[in-house]
Order: sequence, then C-alpha cells, then structure tokens
Amino acid sequence: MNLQTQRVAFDQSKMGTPSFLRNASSSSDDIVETILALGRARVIAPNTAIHRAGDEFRSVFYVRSGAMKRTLIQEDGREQVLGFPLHGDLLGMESIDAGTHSTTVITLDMCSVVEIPYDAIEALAFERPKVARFLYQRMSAALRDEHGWLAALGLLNADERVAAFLLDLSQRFAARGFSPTRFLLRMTRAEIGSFLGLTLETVSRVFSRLQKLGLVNVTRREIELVDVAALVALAHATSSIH
Amino acid sequence: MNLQTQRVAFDQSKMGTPSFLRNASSSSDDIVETILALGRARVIAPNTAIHRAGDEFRSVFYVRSGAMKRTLIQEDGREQVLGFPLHGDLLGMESIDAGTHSTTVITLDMCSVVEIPYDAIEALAFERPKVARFLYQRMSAALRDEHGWLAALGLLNADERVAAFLLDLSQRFAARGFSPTRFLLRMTRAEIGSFLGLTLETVSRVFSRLQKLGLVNVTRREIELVDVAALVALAHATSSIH
DNA sequence: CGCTTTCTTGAGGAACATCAACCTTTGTGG
DNA sequence: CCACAAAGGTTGATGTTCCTCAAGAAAGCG
Repeated sequence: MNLQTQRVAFDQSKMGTPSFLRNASSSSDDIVETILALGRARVIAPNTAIHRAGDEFRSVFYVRSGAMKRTLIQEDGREQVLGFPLHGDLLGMESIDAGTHSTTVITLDMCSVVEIPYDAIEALAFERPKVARFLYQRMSAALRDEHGWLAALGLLNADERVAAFLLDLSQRFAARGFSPTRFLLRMTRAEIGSFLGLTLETVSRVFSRLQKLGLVNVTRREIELVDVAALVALAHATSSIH
Repeated sequence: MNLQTQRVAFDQSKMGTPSFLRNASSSSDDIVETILALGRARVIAPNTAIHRAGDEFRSVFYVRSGAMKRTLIQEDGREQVLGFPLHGDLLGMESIDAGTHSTTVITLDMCSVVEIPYDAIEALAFERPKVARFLYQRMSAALRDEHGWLAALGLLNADERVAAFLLDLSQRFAARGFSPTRFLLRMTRAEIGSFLGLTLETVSRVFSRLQKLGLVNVTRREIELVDVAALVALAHATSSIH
C-alpha cells in the first residue's frame, strides 16, 4: 500500500450513519436535536480554547465535529490532560455547580461546537423528563469513564496503558462510524503521555515496541491497529506490577 | 500526651452541627431529607458490600454515617480503589444508565446507609426542579473530584500523592464537623496505595518520611497533621517529574 | 528555505516495586 | 488466661521500570 492510498484511507470519511446516533437508547438523537435547538453551531479553529478554567460557567458545549483535549492547568503552567472529547460529547458538565469552569478544553483540529446556555437546558430538563434523563445518563457515563482511567493508571504499566488508550480511541471511532483499526491521532505524544501519566519519550518508545511486536503500524499521527486481540490481551493483562 | 487522651481525641466526636448540612447551598439539607424519605436507613457491618459490580442497578445509596471504599474489581481478582466515600455522599450515580452497578462499594466500619430506589428519586426529580438540580450538582462535583485525582496521579510523585490524600481527607472531615488535623484512617495501607497508584510499602515509607520531617504524626491508623501548610506546599509542589 | 515543533532513539540515573524478614495488634479456641 | 494464628504495618536489600538529559531526523509553517 503506497502513501497515496494511505492518505485517502486516513481521511476517515464516514461509513454510513454514525452508530452513536442510530443505536442510541430511547431515541436520544431526538433529544440531542431538541437540545441543540437551544444554541447555534460555531466553527472553531484548531488549537483554540472552547472554555478555560476560571471562565464563568454559563453554558455547556455539544461537540458537532472535531477532536479536542480537556485539561487541568496548574498555577505553575503544567498541564494535565484529562481526556480527549470527540464529536457527540458534551463539555462542561463537571462545572455545573462550580460557578466557573474547572477545566480548559482546547480544540485539536477544526471543530464545530454548539454552545448551549445552561439555564436553557436546565429549564428544558425540568419540562421534559427525557432531557433530564439524557443529562443523568451522560454524566453517569462520564463518571464511569473516569473510573476506568483511574483504574488504568493504578493497575497498568506503560505498554498496557498505551494499548488501552488505542483501544479506547478505536471503540469511540467505531461508535461514530469511523474505522476502528485505522485512524489519525489528533494529539501529540506529549498530550498522550500527559493523559496516561507517562512522558512523551515513553509513549514514543511504546509505539515503536508495539510496532516491532506486530500489534500496530504507526507513522507519526497515522495509526493502524494490526492485532486488536493482542492489544486487548495487553490492556487487560495481569500486569506484573501490584 | 498519653495514650488515654489520644484515644479520646481520636473519638472524632462532632464539633457542633456538621457544616456540610449548615452551609450547603440553597438549603440542600431539605432536599436531602426529602430524598431520604424515599428509603429507610439500614445499619451495615464493617467489611460488607453495599453493592457489587454486576448487581442490577435499582437504587442509589445515601451514606448516613461511616466510611467505605469504592472499588473496581478485575476478572483476575485485582482490586483498584477508586475512592473513599464518607457520610453525606451518594453512591451509585456512575451506574444510572448502565443497567448494572459498575463498581463495588465495601464498608470500612459500621455504616448507616439509606437505599433509595432510583425510579423514586428520578420521579421526584421530574416533579421538583430542586431535586433534579441536587442530582446535577452531586454528579458534577463527583466528576470534578475524579478530574482532580486523575491530575494527581499524572503530576505528583509518591510523597506528594500521600500529602494530597491526607489533605483531602482533612478537608472532608472538616466539612463534616470533625477535626481536620486529627483523625483515624479507616483504610489499610494497601487500600491507600491502590487508590494512589502505589504499593503499600511505599505508602508506609512515605508516612515514616513525613513523620521524620515533622509534617505528621502517624501511629498505625491514628494520624495527626502537624504542619498543614507544609503538606499543602508538598501536594501542590512543582514536582520534579514531568 | 530557515525556523519551529514533533518525534525517535540512546545512555544513564532515580523513583518506586519487589522480595523478604520481623514486629505489633487483634481475634480465636482450648 | 494463654497459645496460636491471621492480618496489618514497618523496614531493609535489591531490581526494574520509567524518567531525565541529549542529540539528531523528519515534518510542518511562515
């Protein structure tokens, strides 16, 4: 396979209707549409803040398309990446009762985002049980996600963390109708490392190691998962540590 | 100070009305009472599961008193501690849309817990905006908490993590009307280590180190924070790592 | 086309895990 | 009441993983 076809393959054009809209429980796409009617889509350039820690909390944001990083920025400027929201995700829910946003979300590529005034979405939730339930479900799922990553940081070594990271991206792309085995990493090694509690050098070395083992093919941001079963085994490994 | 007075001091008798009830925003104690009316208190022995991963999700649980650990248990039996709920906390919110509980919560001492059918609390939330808002706030705060610990695991070394852990407990005890500087650790070194991504030996060594530095006094489960300012400096330290 | 950013790879060192021994406390049954 | 076992905790010696520092290559960008 030459570079040209790779380029095309990595275009990530949709493979039919995104399953996260098709299969969503209790027709949550209707609810999403209802909620989105409360705001207006905005296109945002790469490397731009959607909201910053300290900003007054007035809205949540629905990601229509694109990829971003959610971060916590310390006083001294160090940044901790907390996750990589993709399209279909809802941003800002961790700050509902805080008055100000507690995290900073930065776009990694060109994004389309709908800003939804929180007052409006709350008022709608008071009227429509389905909207309220939608919010509960989203926040509940977000909590489960965080639990999963806390466990990963506690139980897994470097190789296993990277495997888990790749599989998580793979599943999320699949749920959105993209290829689960070939995709672009929109984030740098440093950002992956921050998220996984590793240094960028370690991430780079793990990628090389996984490639030598025939589990993946990595060329800069382009990645192909070659042996998903082996990656799963790695990520769920009874690690030597602990 | 002899052992006898220590024993008394560590009794953790309340210092007036718990501030988490007094100062709660928008009189959330009313709301708590309303919600608690949906269930009945139950006393649970130490080392007992309140709910287990895989259990059908039917209820959330309000902790009336006691301490517990929230864990994720892997197929191979390894346990990852995700947190230590105390009285006033609400359990099970991460499983609302999952059908089954995703975590296992085990009591660390004698606990009093109110089981609240989720259907009932949801129905009440549909009727009363304040209840719905209470749930949003609790889940939002829980998400922020998890973010904080994710950042701690990513940015802090062993000493700093333990300092952050002690300060977190201190603040939570203070918010509940207990002494912020003298309290009992209801969990083992192994459980602390699991939570912080360290081994029990490392936790033990860090306690010894902090004691030598005059920041704390530790005797088995009894702990006194001697130099809170220094602990804060440690926990917020510009760690050498990363 | 120079400049910056990102990535890769190597060499060496530090932090923490592992393995092991021992101590203390608590609980149990004779 | 004591003997014993089990669980939890401390400390030391050693090992391994991953971090740090460094250099160079490749890609992106004005």
